[in-house]
Amino acid sequence: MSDAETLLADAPAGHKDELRLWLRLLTCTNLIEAEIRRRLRADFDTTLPRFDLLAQLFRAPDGLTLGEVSRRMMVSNGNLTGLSARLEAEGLVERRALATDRRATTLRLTARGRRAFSAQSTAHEGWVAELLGGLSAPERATLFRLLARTKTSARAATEDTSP
Amino acid sequence: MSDAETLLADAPAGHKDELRLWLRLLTCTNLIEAEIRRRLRADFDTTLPRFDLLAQLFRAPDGLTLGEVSRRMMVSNGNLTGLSARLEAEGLVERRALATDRRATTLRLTARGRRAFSAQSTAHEGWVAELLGGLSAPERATLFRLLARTKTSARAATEDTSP
DNA sequence: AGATAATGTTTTAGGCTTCAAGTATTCCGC
DNA sequence: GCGGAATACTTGAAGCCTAAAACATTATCT
Repeated sequence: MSDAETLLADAPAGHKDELRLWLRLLTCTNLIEAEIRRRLRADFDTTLPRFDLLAQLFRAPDGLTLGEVSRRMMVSNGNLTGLSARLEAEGLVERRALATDRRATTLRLTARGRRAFSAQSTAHEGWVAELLGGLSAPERATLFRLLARTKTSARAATEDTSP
Repeated sequence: MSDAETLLADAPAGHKDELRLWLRLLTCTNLIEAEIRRRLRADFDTTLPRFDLLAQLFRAPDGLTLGEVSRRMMVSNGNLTGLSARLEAEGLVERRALATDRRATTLRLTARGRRAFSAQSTAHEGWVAELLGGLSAPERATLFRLLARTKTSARAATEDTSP
């Protein structure tokens, strides 16, 4: 969340180019994400993690186990324990023991949870369209493609040692 | 930090394009940021917020007030109270009362803080170059330019009501 | 000078996040 | 079917983060 360009003056070797690109990528994402968080709080009194969890469950009418959600959201198990407990307390999510495996718990949206997410999701999509509205369709297409290349590059560098 | 593509199936209206772009932007950034956090912890036993604060102070030999750092890092005041306290406890940062304004505190790197940041900064720059190494120089240039457009677009949508 | 406003920081309450350790249950090899 | 390994989740400690209230100091207005 740091201000971009800050590290540039200190860059020692010859990779300023990549550093500048990374800082701008970070700035863009943080800018948009902060605004989305702000609006989620202002308009729906909720948070991005809550919204993300509802999104996962919305697509799984039969529910998901905590572990499954944890993998899909790429967050730790312990994190989901608290998050789902809060959402259950708010009446948006229901926890039920899994009959076939008594270790596991399934999470499922309540009717109220479905209604809440539908409203939030519609607004969210509009916000994103608004925030990216300054780009033309061709610009968006090029950016999308280059980000795919970026993703591939980062994954390759990340999984170098662990296939 | 949620898995991308998840929200797409639920997208109600006609802005799937922008949503897809946003989710990919988010995925890319999170992927790279997570790897940087992982390496900061593994190689230097530190965190990104600590690193960011050191970076700010490295460029300001005369020190900065908490408020100044807070603005540059785009982070709340209260946050910096704790962060700077931890770094002071580790001996990397020094707090000193400001003579001309007894409300304010200036933060400054210690010699040890400067050494620590230098090492971290060099490594950090290498990591970023490695993670973005899959892109050619022209690709990086185009991406950089499109992200500038994205930043402008997002800022325009953010500051609509508050000039 | 005295009241009031503005500024700089800390505190408080709460949420998000991870890692590591602990508990419960299931699976697997024998 | 029994014992050990693997799996699913929870708990606990610690850090990061915010918003709002409290506190201290400085600036301003009259």
